[in-house]
Amino acid sequence: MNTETIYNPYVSVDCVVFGFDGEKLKVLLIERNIKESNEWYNDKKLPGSIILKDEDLDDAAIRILNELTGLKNIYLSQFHSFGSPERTKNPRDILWLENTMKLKIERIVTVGYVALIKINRKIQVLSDNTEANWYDLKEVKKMRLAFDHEEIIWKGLEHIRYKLDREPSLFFELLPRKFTISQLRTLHDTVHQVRSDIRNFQKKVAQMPFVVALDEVEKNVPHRAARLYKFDRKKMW
Amino acid sequence: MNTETIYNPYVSVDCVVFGFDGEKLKVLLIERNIKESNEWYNDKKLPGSIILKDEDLDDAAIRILNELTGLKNIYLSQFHSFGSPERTKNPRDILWLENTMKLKIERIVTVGYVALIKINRKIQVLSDNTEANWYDLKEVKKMRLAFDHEEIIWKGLEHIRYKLDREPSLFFELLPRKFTISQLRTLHDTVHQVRSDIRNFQKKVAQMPFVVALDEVEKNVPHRAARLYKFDRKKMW
DNA sequence: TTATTTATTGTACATAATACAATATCTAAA
DNA sequence: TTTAGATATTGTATTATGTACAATAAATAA
Repeated sequence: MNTETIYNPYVSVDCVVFGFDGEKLKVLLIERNIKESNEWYNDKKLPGSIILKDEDLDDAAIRILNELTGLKNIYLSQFHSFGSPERTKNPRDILWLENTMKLKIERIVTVGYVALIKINRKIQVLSDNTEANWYDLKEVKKMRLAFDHEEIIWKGLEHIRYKLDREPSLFFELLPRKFTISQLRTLHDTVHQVRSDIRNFQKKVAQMPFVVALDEVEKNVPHRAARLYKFDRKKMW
Repeated sequence: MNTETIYNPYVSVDCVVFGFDGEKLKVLLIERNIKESNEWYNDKKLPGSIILKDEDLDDAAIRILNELTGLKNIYLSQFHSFGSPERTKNPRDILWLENTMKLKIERIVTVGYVALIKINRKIQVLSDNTEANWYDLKEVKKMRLAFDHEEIIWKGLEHIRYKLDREPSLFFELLPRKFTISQLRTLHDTVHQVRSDIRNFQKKVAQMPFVVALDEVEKNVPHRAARLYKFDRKKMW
């Protein structure tokens, strides 16, 4: 089947996948290799691609993220669309698109999605021979990403700040299954760009019935071990 | 110039324009007349259209809203994109699109925008011989709108609730230039679906330096006239 | 044994949110 | 002119929430 008959090359989705390594927020980027006048050039891009001719946006985001990372069953939500006529005008990006898609490309409007996942989830490329890696948001600032993907990341970050503000239970998507209150606090403070008071934070957590203490503590720490907690969705407000 | 060379028929914008009549929130809809097997059929749609080949999304929303309503300089913000393959499959909608646009139409992904305006602003159609009118949100529930425009309206409503929650100064986009505290309270209560206490509400407003009392009261009311206020953007927090 | 590191916990104070009703001012009708 | 009806205007007491602040406990490493 010809690619032109199944793809809609005017619309794409891009997924901003956030993870938390215990200290910082990270974003999942796909390595991109381009041969430019006989030199190999490496840069990074968001997991994303053009949609199929008869595919809903949400479905496309789920499918494409799965194809590029192997990830399944994750919290994905649309946050903004990007359609600047300039966004698909960089010659390097056009070259890469036409080589990869085997399609003539004009301006592409892309729909941005965010995902929050546990950073230790296994990432495996399925449909492509590319590679995905986690990058600090600080590193991202210094990179030159494909298309307008840097802008998309900042807008996605703004969106998860809003979502995590309204639905604090989403924090647990980013934490390991068993976590300490310190980890939760570091994550909270990172996301909201504050330095909260330890005692007041503990007090607040104590009021959340869905954060339940386990009969277990951290291991292999060179100091007093902290108690571990889990998130119990059934005890949500 | 052929329409195919200037339009991008795969992407559109739709504007959900809200107004407040003193009692209820209203939405601005365009009258649509379709001739179907020799019978004229009338229904309503959102102000919106396909974008130009080389036009940014925000620019398209501003241009199209202006063309269809004459409105200029209004607060417009993107809230969600809609791309269900079913959304452009109703034969009546396809007929109308192809007659209006003189283009073959496949699935269109539309980007939703919201606007908040003073309901007494003059609406005048520029590029088209259609008509725009205000409708109660309750009426909308009973109508059969074009495409998925009803879904877009509800999602837009959800979005302005969020925006008005975070940026209360946006309330003044919906109120007349001179307003009473009662009007502000009715609007607030309508948007947030609550019944606030009059005294506590007055107290809150009194703490807002940008709501300034005028030396003037309502006229032609069959009871004690309320003081008028204005919004002073320079005194914003 | 001591130094070091992080965990854990409570109280006092300030601020914000809420509950609640009597009086004032205007119009319209008697 | 009086009265009824309608909406406007205003304050206080109580409760809930947020904030500031430091001493002790438990573990490891030297």
